[in-house]
Amino acid sequence: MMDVYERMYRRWGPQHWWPGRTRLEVIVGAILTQNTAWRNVERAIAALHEAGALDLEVLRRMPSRRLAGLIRPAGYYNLKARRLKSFVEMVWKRYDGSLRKMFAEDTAELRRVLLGVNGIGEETADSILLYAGRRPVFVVDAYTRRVMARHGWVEQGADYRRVAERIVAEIPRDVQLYNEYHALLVRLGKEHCRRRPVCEGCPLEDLLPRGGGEET
DNA sequence: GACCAGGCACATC
DNA sequence: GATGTGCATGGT
Repeated sequence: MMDVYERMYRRWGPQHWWPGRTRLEVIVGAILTQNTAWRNVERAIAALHEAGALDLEVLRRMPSRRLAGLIRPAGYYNLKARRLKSFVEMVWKRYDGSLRKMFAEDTAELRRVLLGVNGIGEETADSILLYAGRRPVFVVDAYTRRVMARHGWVEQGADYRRVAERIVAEIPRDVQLYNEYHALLVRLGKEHCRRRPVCEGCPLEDLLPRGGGEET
């Protein structure tokens, strides 16, 4: 899998993912970007920033209705307002309102806790662990799954854990590498591996389907 | 207009 | 355990 990474990196270079100013901003972004274009998330985060709401205490006190209004551009705003609230409440109750305490937690235990928050699933939990917590946890998303399955590197319909394990088994356990690799896979997905693949010019073009790949 | 985007919870079988 | 559905905005 390192050859795949190197091809993408040579083509596109660093993706500078999650330029969040603070850990909280990264976490908020991870929740807001669920099934949503990042451009829209940026607008929502700008609105939160403008309102001085990128703060646990402020978020906790803010009425859901108002929070939903601020994050409106990110879509599913009522749902996501609830999810942000759920996360903040968890930090309040379990970690005394302190992200520093939360991130002092053991990685496996923190993952378990995050998954217990309504609205945080595997990808969001792992994004928080990797991009906000700088833990060596590989993030799998829809693009990653598609790329892996289409090239026959995992079986069709492989679940989250299986895809993640397949990748980390073959690359160095390194936070910066995990960060960049995930971002590059998303870039690859956007440009070449949509439902209708655009294989021309793909950096992986010459190691394409040797059978077992998805029918197109 | 259709289709898509850095998912997730919940209902139903 | 697999599959279907609601959630919503903004870009192409």
